[in-house]
Amino acid sequence: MSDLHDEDSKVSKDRNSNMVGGLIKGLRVIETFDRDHPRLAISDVARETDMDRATCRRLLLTLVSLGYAEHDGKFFKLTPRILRLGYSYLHTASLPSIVQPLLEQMSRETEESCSVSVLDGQSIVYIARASRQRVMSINLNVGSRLPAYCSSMGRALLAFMPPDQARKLLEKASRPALTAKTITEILPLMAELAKIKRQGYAIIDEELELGLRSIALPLYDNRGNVVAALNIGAQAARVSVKKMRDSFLPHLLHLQADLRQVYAPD
Amino acid sequence: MSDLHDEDSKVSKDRNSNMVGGLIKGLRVIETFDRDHPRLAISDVARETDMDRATCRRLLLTLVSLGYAEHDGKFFKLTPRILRLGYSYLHTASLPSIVQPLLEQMSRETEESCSVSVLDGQSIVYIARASRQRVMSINLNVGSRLPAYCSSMGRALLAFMPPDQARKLLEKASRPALTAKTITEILPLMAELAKIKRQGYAIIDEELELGLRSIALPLYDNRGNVVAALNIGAQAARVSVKKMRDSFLPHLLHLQADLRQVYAPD
DNA sequence: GAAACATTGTGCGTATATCGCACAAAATAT
DNA sequence: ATATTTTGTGCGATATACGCACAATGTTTC
Repeated sequence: MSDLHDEDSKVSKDRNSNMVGGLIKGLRVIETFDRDHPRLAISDVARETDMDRATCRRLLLTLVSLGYAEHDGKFFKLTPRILRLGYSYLHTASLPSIVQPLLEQMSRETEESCSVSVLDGQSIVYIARASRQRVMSINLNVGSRLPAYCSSMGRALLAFMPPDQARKLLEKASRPALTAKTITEILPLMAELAKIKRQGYAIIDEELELGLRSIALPLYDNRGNVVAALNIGAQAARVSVKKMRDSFLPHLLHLQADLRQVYAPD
Repeated sequence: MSDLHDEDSKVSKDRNSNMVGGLIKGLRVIETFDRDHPRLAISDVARETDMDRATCRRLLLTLVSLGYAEHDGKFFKLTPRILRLGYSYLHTASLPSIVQPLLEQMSRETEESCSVSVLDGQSIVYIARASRQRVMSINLNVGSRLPAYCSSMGRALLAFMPPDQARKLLEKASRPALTAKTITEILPLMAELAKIKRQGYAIIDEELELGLRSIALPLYDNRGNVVAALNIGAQAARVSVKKMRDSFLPHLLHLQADLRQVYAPD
């Protein structure tokens, strides 16, 4: 049930012989572990990945031997060491460590949760976050993913890319109506993106989850490229759309301007 | 310069033929990217990993083809998609999502940064964190690592395992004196662990970084196993050791007791 | 408790995919 | 312009990963 909105998973294509099959399969095994499958037996993995049991066994034993997984005789589960892999990205990307403290400051000032995310396929991925209290049913954190088409940061990122490219991404994604307010059709979405680009920010009003509003805008590097999105989320009962615009938007704009000066990727 | 304190990296051992070499090498390539090496050319990777250039090239191209890395013709860098790998752990482990909101509440009450971590080798790994403002020179976040021997959570975790096991870990780790106060010798460390076990909590007073104090204790599941450590960190100038004991410890004990009731792993 | 079923560990022959060298081409440095 | 490093690629040899099949163990069902 992981709505990750994958792109075309061309796995056995690209037979340029420049692919290492063992790595492809191993990574697939790692991703087989998710919230709904925390502990997996060999045959579970074989079923999920559609690979031979012997192959899966070898891959799993390899992970165990390297310390990325553990095995209690029956089930396999990942160990915290696997965080090294994901965290290599956060360490190599300079943006997360630059924005994290700024995010925490903004979160203190506004008393709401603030986040930064980037696009990966049709999903946004949180790369920094300063949270106040849970306003959503799910618990968001660095590494969490949300669909781009109905999240404020996703909208902001889509709005500031070439429209045909955004349209392609939207068309590829499955776009369930998560609430009654969710915009799901391509044309209204494209119109909304145009509006966002015009006004410079995106507001999501209970489209992602009932009771949740958020406002987002793009972040630029010092060369003018959009590199991420920044947002503030709050409970709809407590914060009106007007307040988001009047009170939160200035904070966002301020941080946006600050970052534009200092951030030079790579 | 990544002080990760690895254990014996038996890579080419375990020739039980139940290992998949391609996966081993691929993961090694991923971990080659770190803060000091955000962008790597093929021959850089070959040099770092001590593998053939052709092999590294195949592995890197595999990662690119799967979307985990990108290539600008010269350099390779990881993409946010790689976060999927690491964060599969956070999603599969139930503890992080349970403690995160509790942590944020405790952080609001104490107005200090609160964290939960687990042991991985001779390092602790942050699996949940609610931060207030930067008190340390480095920016800590979920996935960050610190040496166990001189961090409060590391001490707490070591203290509540069998002493000979803790001793082995300590002996294996390199234990630089990060400040003048750092305890580095085995015997004093073991004595400190015994004291921590007796009193139920660990206090680190500027052993990890000048100006930083922290207090930690172990977290149990409902079967009585130590599953993680919980801490509060603060600036030494602002918070005395006495205040940590008198004012912070009750909060920690309270959360420890709460969690003991509810947490049943797997 | 026995029988039916599912899962695991392992051995093995085969085919293929991975390896690492070596050479040519390109890029970078001197 | 020359020297040096880096990259792309072909290729042949080897070993490696594969997937079947069988035995052993574990789990459900009646």
